[in-house]
Amino acid sequence: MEYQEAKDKFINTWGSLGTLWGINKAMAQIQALLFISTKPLSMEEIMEELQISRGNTSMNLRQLMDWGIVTKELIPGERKDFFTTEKDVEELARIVAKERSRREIKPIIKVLSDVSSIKDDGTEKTKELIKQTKALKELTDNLDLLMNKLVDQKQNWITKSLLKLIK
Amino acid sequence: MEYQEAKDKFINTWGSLGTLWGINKAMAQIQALLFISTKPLSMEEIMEELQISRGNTSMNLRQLMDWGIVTKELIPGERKDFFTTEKDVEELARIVAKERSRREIKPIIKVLSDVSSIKDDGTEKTKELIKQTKALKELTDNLDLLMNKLVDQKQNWITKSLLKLIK
DNA sequence: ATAAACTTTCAAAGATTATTGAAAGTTTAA
DNA sequence: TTAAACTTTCAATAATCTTTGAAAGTTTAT
Repeated sequence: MEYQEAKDKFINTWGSLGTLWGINKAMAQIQALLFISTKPLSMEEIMEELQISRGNTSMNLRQLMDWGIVTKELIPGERKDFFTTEKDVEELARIVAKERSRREIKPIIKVLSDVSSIKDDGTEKTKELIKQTKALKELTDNLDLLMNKLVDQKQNWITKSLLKLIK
Repeated sequence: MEYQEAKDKFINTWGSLGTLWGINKAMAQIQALLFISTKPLSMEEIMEELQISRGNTSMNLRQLMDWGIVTKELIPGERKDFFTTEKDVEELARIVAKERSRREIKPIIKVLSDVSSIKDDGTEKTKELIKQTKALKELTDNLDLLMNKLVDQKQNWITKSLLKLIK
């Protein structure tokens, strides 16, 4: 496999993976492109490489910046904006984990907490709803806590965590 | 909040959560409904409760069964099929984790492995592609391993894992 | 202050994904 | 074997999500 083929395969796979996880294709592909680029890229270059429109590129770069995954780079003497992504995979994983926790997991915990604390009217179905949503709340709470503990170990968090679990 | 409102809120939230994670709404809602039901439900009852068509219900029940989350229950004397979902949240989480690993993570690792092992032609861009995809492969490999180790601890795996990590 | 260079916005169009419903298929009881 | 009860399939339709591109907005150099 040659460079161009490998690059395309990586960008496309990353794009489909994104789709599978509820992240749109263009957004995932832009991130993939920046991730393997040796230098910051301009909007023009991203559009050209991925064959996507200016509007699409602009919107998705904004989203990536909102996630804290992509940053604007100011290049001296250049008029246009240049973009880079976090290059360290562990740091990238940490950002994604923290953001998903904040945006998606926390709100779910809130709903589960509300639903599981309704008044017990003594009927079987109410008891079941309370019991099951309470169990789900506890599971979600603990998984969220676990995930945050994992990524808070900072350097080499994955290796460290694996070692602790093997014992 | 009364029973009906809490139930609807739970089913709807679960549905939107599913959408956000690339799982279709009906599928997530059927699972949610079964999860808080006190008894196995027939297709008729599911259609009625969620206001969805027969075809939709059938297809999504099939998918849930493929995932190993829902099972057919044969009720003596009844002609139709009845359905239940795994009621234990830890077991449910274990099934989901294992299936996602097998269906989604493993194939990604394969692509990353292929892309990262292309011939190094000495150019900077090739070196970067190899370096970054290799790092990503290692991260993904380790996260997958970590996740599998977590869920393989069987009983009370979350609590156990938390304890190990606190030390 | 002007205009060129560049970015953002957003309504319309396009693409993708989910849903319906009726026909075909299957199972069971008699 | 028949037919009623039930489930699955799938082409058509509907709903949703993504992308485009041109106009509006912003920034910077002169």
